[in-house]
This record gives sequence, C-alpha cells and structure tokens, in this order.
Amino acid sequence: MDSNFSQTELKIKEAAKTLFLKKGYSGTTTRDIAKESNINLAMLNYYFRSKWKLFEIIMFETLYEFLSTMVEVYNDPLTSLEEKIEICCSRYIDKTIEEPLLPSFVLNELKNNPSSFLKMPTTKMIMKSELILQYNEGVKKGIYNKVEPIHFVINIFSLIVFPFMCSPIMMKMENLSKNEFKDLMEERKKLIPNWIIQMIKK
Amino acid sequence: MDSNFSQTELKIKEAAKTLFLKKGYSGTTTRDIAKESNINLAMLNYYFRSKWKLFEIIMFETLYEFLSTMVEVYNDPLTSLEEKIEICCSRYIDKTIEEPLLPSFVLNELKNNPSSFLKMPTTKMIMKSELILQYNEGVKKGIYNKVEPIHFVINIFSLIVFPFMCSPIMMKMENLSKNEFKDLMEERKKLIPNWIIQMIKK
DNA sequence: TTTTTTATTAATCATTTGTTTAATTCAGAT
DNA sequence: ATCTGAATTAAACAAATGATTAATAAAAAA
Repeated sequence: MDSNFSQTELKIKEAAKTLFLKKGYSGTTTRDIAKESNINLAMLNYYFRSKWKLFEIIMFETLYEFLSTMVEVYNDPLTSLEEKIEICCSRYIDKTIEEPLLPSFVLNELKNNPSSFLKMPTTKMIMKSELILQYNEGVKKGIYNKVEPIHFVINIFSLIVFPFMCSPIMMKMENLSKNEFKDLMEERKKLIPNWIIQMIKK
Repeated sequence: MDSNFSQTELKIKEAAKTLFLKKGYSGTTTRDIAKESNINLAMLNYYFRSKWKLFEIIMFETLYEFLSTMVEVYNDPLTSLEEKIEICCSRYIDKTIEEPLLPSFVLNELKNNPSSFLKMPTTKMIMKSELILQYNEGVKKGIYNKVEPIHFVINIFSLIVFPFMCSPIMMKMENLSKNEFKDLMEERKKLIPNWIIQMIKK
C-alpha cells in the first residue's frame, strides 16, 4: 500500500524540514519536531535512527530536488546564452519564492561541512557546463568582455539569491509586506538577465 | 587601570565572537566559550549574566563597527556616485576579507529577529543617503536607466557580499586555496564598480 | 595591617536534549 | 481466531548545558 506508506515518516520529514529551514540544525530539537508533526518522540529514532541522519536525508533531498531542475537549464545545448540566463533566473526565483529560507539554510549548514555538498551529482558540473562554453565562445568572438568565468557565474547567483537572504532585513527596513517583496523578486526575473548581459557586453 | 581592564572580560568576548561566527548562537555552548578563552565557566555569567546577553553585546558591537565605516561613505556629499561605489566596494571587501564569516552570521542570526537589527543607528539611512539621491538625479538627467533604487542597492550588496557567503562551497568546487579565493575577491574591488555602472548606464 | 570589595574557582543544580527500553496496540498472514 | 511482526506509546536514561552557589584568592580601601 503506497498511499498509506508510512504516514508518520512523511509527517516527521515535513515538520523537520520546516523547522530545520527556520531554526537550523542545532536550533531545532527532536522534541520540537515531534510536537510539530504530532508524533511520538520515539518515532523519530524509530524511522531515522538519529536527528543527524534525519537531517542528512532532508538536506540531500531538498538540495537534490532544487539542483536537478537547474542542471538541465544551463546544460541545454539548444538554447542561447541569453536564453539560459533568462530561464535560469526565472526558475531559480520561482523556486526560491516557494521556499525563501532555503538558500540561507543550505549555505549555513554547509559552511562547516561543504564536502557533503559535493556528494550531490549536480554540483561539480556548473563550471564545465554549456553555459560557460557559450560565454567563453562569446569572449573569443569579441562580443563579451573577458573575465574569469567564475565571476560570471557568481554574479548570476549573487543577483538571484542574495536578496532572499536579506529579505527579513529588507522587509523591515523598507516596510515591505511579503507580497511587495515577492513582487520585487518577480520584477528581477526580467531585470537580472538584462543586467548580466549589460555587464558582460563590450 | 585601563590597560589591565578586565583581561578576562575581553578574553571571553573574543572567544565568544570567534565561536558565534563559526557555529552560530545555538551551535555554541558556554563551555566551548570557557574553554576557548581559558577562563572558568562561571566567569561568563559573572561578567555577562547570560549567554544571550553576551551574544547581544557581541552582535551589537560587531555590527556597529562594521556599519559605521560604511555610513560615511555613501553619505559623503563630496564624492560622485561612481566614486562612492568604488570606495564602498573596496572597504566592504576589505572588511569582509578580514572577517569572512560575518555576513553569513549576521543574516542568519537576524533572520528570526530583524527588529534588533534596526536598533542600529546606521541601518535606516541607506535608502535616503546621498548615494540614492545621486542615482535618482542621474535617472532624471537621463544618464541612468530608471529602476527602483532598492534594486540598485541590493545589486551592489549582492555582488559584494554573496561570494563570501558561498566561499566554502566555491573553494571546494573550484579547488581554491584561501589565498586564491582572496585574490578573486580583490579582483572584484575593481570589477564590481564597472559592472554596476554598466548595469545602470543607458 | 586590617577590612572590604572584587575576581576566581570547583562543585552543584535544574533543565534540556538525544536516544533507548519495555510494554502495548495494530494490521496482515496463517 | 490466532499468531507474528511492525507501529506506537509512555517512561526512563545518560549526557550536555545554562546557570548558580559557596568557598577561596586577590586587590583595593580603610
């Protein structure tokens, strides 16, 4: 019976994800998770053996799901560089609007332990992707300024991700509602690709 | 006697700052701090009453020191917009090279509690600073593209700060040494101002 | 020197927290 | 209906953790 497949296990994972994203690993207690998911404390260890294993599973799944949707974008040989940037921005921002706490969570938890991140099948490829090849070609043709490709990649991610990471502060400072902030991010879907192109064009 | 002024108090604060930056508030124990600073556990409560109060002091001082050096830059009426951006980048990057963990630390700890951040005297002013006035003037004159000033500000900070936040991952992925990473950031002191200008110029 | 205040220490307390256990309930197979 | 293994529960354990206490040492004031 797949539909009834460990209701409890799912409930735990969902609650754990919510809490880990909000409070981080060490800020979340197993009792918090038990309470949030309305399960008995012992069930956590019954299904996942330890808080740490549960965390690893959630981190892996979350990250994997997130990255998978991206790899195909910047490796698609059929789209141009500019199209790639557009699609990348659009998807990334959509995804992050859905889960605004994710970037901050991932970067923080991986800070002291980035190796576990590299177990992901999708991470190592970015710098050897079609996106980079096309950028390098453009440089060779004299269309784009020559800068280390790593700068090019960082810039894209910086402009996309960072605003989400300081959204609490931004919203407080500028008295923005959640929706107003979301609208700003939606705007950026179109703005960032233009900015990026302007940055690299001669 | 100012030179001998509470050697212990200082040692605790330094150790606490190191650990809070590295492990976050909830990832750091009072015993960690006591050990790192070679003081007796009880001295922490003797001088600071609680772990939380100690944390608040460190957060405030760190943030204040950091922000103070910035306000004057983007409020200086004598420098042009482009000069401001250059100086801002240069100082920010220098500061962050000194303390690479700071941005990640601040954004994370303030995530669930951004109000405490606004107690800072220097935060609220950015959007009404000389920098923004000059940008708006440029727009009026038709030199710059018209975009919400908030985007303009976010972009600057994104390009400066975000790379530091993913430095562990970057370094792992690209096999960079600490020095190589530092060199990349040094490069950006000159690159970012150009990029920003290209982004806003028609 | 004597007294008083301040700083430091080791030991202890009271919770919290991750995990385990042993007993009980439940569901499917026989 | 009975048996068997999985799921669930309440209780407990052991270690960790923030904080306090009471005794002692050191420094300052008298």
